[in-house]
Amino acid sequence: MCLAGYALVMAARDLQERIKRLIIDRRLASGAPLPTEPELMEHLGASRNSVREALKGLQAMGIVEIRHGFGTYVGTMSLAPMIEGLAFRTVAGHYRGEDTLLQLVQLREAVETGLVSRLAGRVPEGDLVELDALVDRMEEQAARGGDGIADTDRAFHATLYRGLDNALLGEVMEAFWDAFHRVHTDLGGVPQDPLVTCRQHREIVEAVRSGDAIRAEEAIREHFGNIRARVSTTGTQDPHRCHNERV
Amino acid sequence: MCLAGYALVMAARDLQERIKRLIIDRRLASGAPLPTEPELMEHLGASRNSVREALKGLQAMGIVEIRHGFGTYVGTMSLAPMIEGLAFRTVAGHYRGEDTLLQLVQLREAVETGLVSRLAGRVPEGDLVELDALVDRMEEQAARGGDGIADTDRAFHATLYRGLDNALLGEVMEAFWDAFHRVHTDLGGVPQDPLVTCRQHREIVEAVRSGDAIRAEEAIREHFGNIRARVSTTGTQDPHRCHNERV
DNA sequence: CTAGCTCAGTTGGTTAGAGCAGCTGACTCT
DNA sequence: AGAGTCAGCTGCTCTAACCAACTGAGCTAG
Repeated sequence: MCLAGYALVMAARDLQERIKRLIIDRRLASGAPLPTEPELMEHLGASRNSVREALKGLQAMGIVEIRHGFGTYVGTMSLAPMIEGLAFRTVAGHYRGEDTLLQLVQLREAVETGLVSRLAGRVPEGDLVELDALVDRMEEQAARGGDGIADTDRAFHATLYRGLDNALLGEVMEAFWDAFHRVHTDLGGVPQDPLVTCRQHREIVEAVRSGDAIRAEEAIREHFGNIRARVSTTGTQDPHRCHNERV
Repeated sequence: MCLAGYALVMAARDLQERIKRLIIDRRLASGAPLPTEPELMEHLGASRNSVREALKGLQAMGIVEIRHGFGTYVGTMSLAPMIEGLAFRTVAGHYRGEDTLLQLVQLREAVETGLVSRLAGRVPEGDLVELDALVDRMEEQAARGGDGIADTDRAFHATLYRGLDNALLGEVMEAFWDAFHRVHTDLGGVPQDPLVTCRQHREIVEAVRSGDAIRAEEAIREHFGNIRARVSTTGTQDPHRCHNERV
């Protein structure tokens, strides 16, 4: 076996590349089925094992999606793997005494302040209404017991940047939010006061609605100042306390 | 085998998590050696094959680094995998007729304009001198034949944002640059006029040096306007032309 | 004595074949 | 006609063997 003529040496590293090329060349869109493992074995001239290892790598990058007993498909290519990597990197660094969580917040702050100033006065009315509704909902959730606050928070930031009409940008924003949220909860961080968050979200909406770029930027900055303060009070805790879910 | 007591069912998905936890719990820093494959087999109660597939996934996320005949080590956790994923996603989308490359440029533009305004007047003199030198070097390279221009360009953007003293932020900036550059060259994009780039880089340095945030933002925007124009003229070419390197 | 080589032992890379597990669809029995 | 069953895909896991890259101890030649 493995007599593909030119690939007698080196295999795994290139297998991934060849599978990627296969996707490109065949113009396969997300969700399209990939050849089965036996087919890939023959097509690539490699053993089952090598093919599977290559697929595992591609799966980790979100390029491929594997469903047991069903088949292998072109992945959604979402930024989920990036979130995973970013979150792990942050957690690992945190336990080694680095201020990685703060850096992550600063990253979000830098990007969002940069975007919101361009957004001021250019958010469609529909989105503004939706943002209002999201703040309302968070106030309700705060009054009840706090369930679902995180989702509402996430939705707020996602909706805010929808007007940029750049899918990639929106996804990157969401990815950063997800990474931060996962790390913050895994590390048992101090939850924020929902009412403060609501007030700051409200101010962001008003600032954007008014079209005042400076005010909008200031609103975002204050919001993140609040988040930053919480992060700074998060001490290094014992890693075994973070067993709530994954790393 | 596989009689770890509780893990008779389900294996692979958790193997990665367990290896990650091992890194966290042992406070392993980048470059620290991981247990060898046989050791991991015993520790995790899984076969060599499963262990290797898990490691392949972690390697794809940059969490682990595997060196043939040497050992397995904690990875640098750089954003290289993100670049990989982003680049592939952009290329794949491009060939399916989507404007993914333009989106990528817009992403860079949005982030950099947001950052540069905060940077104005706060870049250390040493960095400014270095930036001047980088523009000088690019002018030389342009006069000679163009070799190494891309590296100088990359170094310019990297140096510019070094003053933010946030390693993560710098890496994200570089990652976006890398992804764009790889896609642009793979797609056989129109190379920019180096002299225009030099002039625009010069203007960015001067704007930042003067401390004028508005001017700095304008300079960045003009620079990216130039890049955007080039990208828009990049037609969809045949995928077989992009064999210069990887996908 | 040192420079260089060789060789055994380590580590990861690859292959092979067998059996397990999840899903689908057609076939059969009621 | 409907529900259960079974054969057939699919990917998942294990075992066992051998290949390839690297290290370091020991030997040999200069």
